[in-house]
Amino acid sequence: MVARYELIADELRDEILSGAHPVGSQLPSEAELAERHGAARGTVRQAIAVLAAEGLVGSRQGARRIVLGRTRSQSFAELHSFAQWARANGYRFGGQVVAQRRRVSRGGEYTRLGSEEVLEVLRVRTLEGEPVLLERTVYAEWVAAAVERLPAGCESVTEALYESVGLVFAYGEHLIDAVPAGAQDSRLLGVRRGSPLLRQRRTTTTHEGRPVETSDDRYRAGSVAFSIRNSIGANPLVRQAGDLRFRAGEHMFES
Amino acid sequence: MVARYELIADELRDEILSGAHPVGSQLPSEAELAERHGAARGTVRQAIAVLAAEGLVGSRQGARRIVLGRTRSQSFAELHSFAQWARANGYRFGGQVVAQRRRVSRGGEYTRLGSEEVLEVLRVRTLEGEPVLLERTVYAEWVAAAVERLPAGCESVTEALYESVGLVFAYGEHLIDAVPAGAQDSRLLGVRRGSPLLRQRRTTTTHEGRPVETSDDRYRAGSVAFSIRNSIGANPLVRQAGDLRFRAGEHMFES
DNA sequence: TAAAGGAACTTGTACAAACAAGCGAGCACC
DNA sequence: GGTGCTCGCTTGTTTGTACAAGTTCCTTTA
Repeated sequence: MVARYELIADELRDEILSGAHPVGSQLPSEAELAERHGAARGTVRQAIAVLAAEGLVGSRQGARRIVLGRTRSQSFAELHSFAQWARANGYRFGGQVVAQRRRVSRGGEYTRLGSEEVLEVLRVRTLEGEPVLLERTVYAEWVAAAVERLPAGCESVTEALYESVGLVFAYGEHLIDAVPAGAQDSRLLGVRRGSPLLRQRRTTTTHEGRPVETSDDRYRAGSVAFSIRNSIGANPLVRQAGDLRFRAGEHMFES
Repeated sequence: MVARYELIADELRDEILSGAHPVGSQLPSEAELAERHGAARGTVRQAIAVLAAEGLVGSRQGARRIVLGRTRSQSFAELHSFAQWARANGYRFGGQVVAQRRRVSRGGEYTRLGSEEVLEVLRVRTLEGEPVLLERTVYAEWVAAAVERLPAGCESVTEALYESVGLVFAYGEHLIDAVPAGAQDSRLLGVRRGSPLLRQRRTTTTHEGRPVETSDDRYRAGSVAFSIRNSIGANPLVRQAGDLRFRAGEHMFES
């Protein structure tokens, strides 16, 4: 059963994306939309809230809503899953586990994951045949067994874990910065030592807030960029000073 | 006049941040909160929606809401304004215009800003006395005059433009990646050539969708990181391949 | 003992109504 | 001509009600 406001949101989004409501133009008023769809004003407002969260429309009290753009920002699933993102954009991609071992948690891992024993996995991801991403992931003990059962060349860890144990990654926290490539980075990604890498450190939890994994992902410069669309009122982004949360130079596999 | 749901949201947020509702614990039900605050359930739902957008709480239909975290993601204003972010976090900061000139727009600038003539400004921002950020900003013609009137050492451009011409930066689009420092970058930021910089390219518009500026900001590695919190359903982030929108190597002031 | 069923609770969706607050255009006045 | 004002429109906030859908836990049943 799809909610009514979602249907209305879909229809409005299509109209915007198709150009029926050009960028900069005014959207019909809530009352007009409500009448057209035979719905209450509150329902229409809910539909429009969806589009506003996507950054498609903006509004000010008293004035008609305005179309802001036609490029829709995508879902959290795509942010989290390299495979889903690559597939959605039609890229050839792959992945390979380079190293995998269990060990006791150290540093801030116990605080973040809540388990004494953890599973650490080192994966290289390729895009169009080129290695572009190095993932250093640490899994909490309760998912370790499921991760170990995955094949080394598993394309999408996110999807595989959903299918095998019904695990859904629901919430995430991300820190994005730039770092010079270390010895292992340069070897596995095929770049010079010290060349720039885009680093994304994340901690993911389930719906219930149960920590699943914490990861240090490094992208080759130029291969990918993070894109953010936001507006006043709907904005999950903040700049943070230096390394408040992760210790500088704390590498997971170096030793 | 502050809306009621905002007051309730503030109170709930305080309770979470103060530890009255620890991470992982259940929030009171909507009905309970409604009764406690003497408000309708819909109003309480609005308040909770604010916290959900901030990533503080998560919810599933049928089950009680759960506290996900205690670090609140900040406002868009802070993402946009270096000064506001630095001040809110108690850092000493400064800024200095290095170069400023009018020229005709080139490359994708005309498409993004919609004006033939533009004003380009090169600013260095310091944090705790150290240069950490190099801003290469291009303003649309209609704000150029107001920007030129600002003092060279203006601390907060965002605030100054609001006070002088009532300009409010409302919406933004951001691309974040890593690049090696060029000759000018290394000279002004005091780093070695080729060392990693965190680059944020953005285009900002007003409420009405009118483009104000497009900018290429480069942060010294280790000085700042971007932090993102998100949950399924409320997520403005997407990965993008290479340089789909901005041409690689298109520097504004090199020459 | 384990599975099935159901009842109470909780969140999600939808509708209707009313007032507040801000915007924009047209009008009257100076 | 331009200034200020009013009026209608539009979005923002709040309340109340009703039902749908999912969760949790206890009870019943095989």
